[in-house]
Amino acid sequence: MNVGDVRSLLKEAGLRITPQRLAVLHAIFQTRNHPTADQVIGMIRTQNPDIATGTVYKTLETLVGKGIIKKVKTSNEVMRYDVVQESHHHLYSSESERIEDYFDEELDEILDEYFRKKAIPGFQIEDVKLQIVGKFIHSNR
Amino acid sequence: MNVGDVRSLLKEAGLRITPQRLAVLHAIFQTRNHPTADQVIGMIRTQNPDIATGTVYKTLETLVGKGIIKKVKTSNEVMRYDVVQESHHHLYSSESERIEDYFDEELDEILDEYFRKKAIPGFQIEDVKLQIVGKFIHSNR
DNA sequence: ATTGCTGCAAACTCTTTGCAAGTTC
DNA sequence: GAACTTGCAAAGAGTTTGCAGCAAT
Repeated sequence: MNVGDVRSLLKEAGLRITPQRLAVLHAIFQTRNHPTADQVIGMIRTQNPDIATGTVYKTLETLVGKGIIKKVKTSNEVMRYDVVQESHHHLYSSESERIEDYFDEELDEILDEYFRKKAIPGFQIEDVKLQIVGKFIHSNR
Repeated sequence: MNVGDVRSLLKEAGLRITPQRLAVLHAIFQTRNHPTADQVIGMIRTQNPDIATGTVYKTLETLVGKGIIKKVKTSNEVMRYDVVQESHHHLYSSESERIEDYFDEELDEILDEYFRKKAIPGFQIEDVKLQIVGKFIHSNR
């Protein structure tokens, strides 16, 4: 993600382009590591030592509100942020053969973060998919 | 879970039996609602108004340390606590037909909590299982 | 009697907020 | 110049900690 793309992201979201917002976006796109707010602040301050923590929190919240980034957090942790990404799971009917795709980026982030931290001994994860079993409530007749 | 069981739990964990610990355990076993520390404190105070918040936090931490309860937390939320419970998922080899069971209570709690908060429109969840695809690292020869 | 546990209050971490001053459009 | 954004510092929520006194073994 280059500078132009980042500017477009802001423009398309109807947000003003400020050095602080560019810095926050760059920091998040630069890492594939689900940074915490503190890590984002740390990264930005290597270039721009005067950014205020409150500004970063406000910016992150603004970006989450526009759907540009997502919040993720698991047990015992502080908030983490990352760009949205695709993937899908499956809904299985317990009453019929019906199967539907299920997209849920927030869930994907949680799973990704979870397994990033907690490896399975003797196993190297390549992909995680959910089978969600239950009833389709309407139009199942 | 009755009083005797709760006392045994503490005894087996090598913990002293105190009214505060009994109260915390009863509160958690009483609810199937993944209570927050604050909710636990509230429940206990209906019977025992003088328990200190610090004591409840310490007790919860002690019980987590002994594996009697688990911490769960998702995006944007405070800690929640619940008793441990069983369930299992599957590890699929991407190289062979090997399949193994995978038990992970912490993960189950996260999923449970997640779908408790975020319903899937038009779908009533009965069960959630993970298919984790990857490579078994050793003894696959 | 010894060791562990509780109550209390202070401290800590992470995050949010209010508002004047500064920036972007 | 109008509207939005930042910096700052204070406050807020949730949680942890230190320690003297108390309770369980």
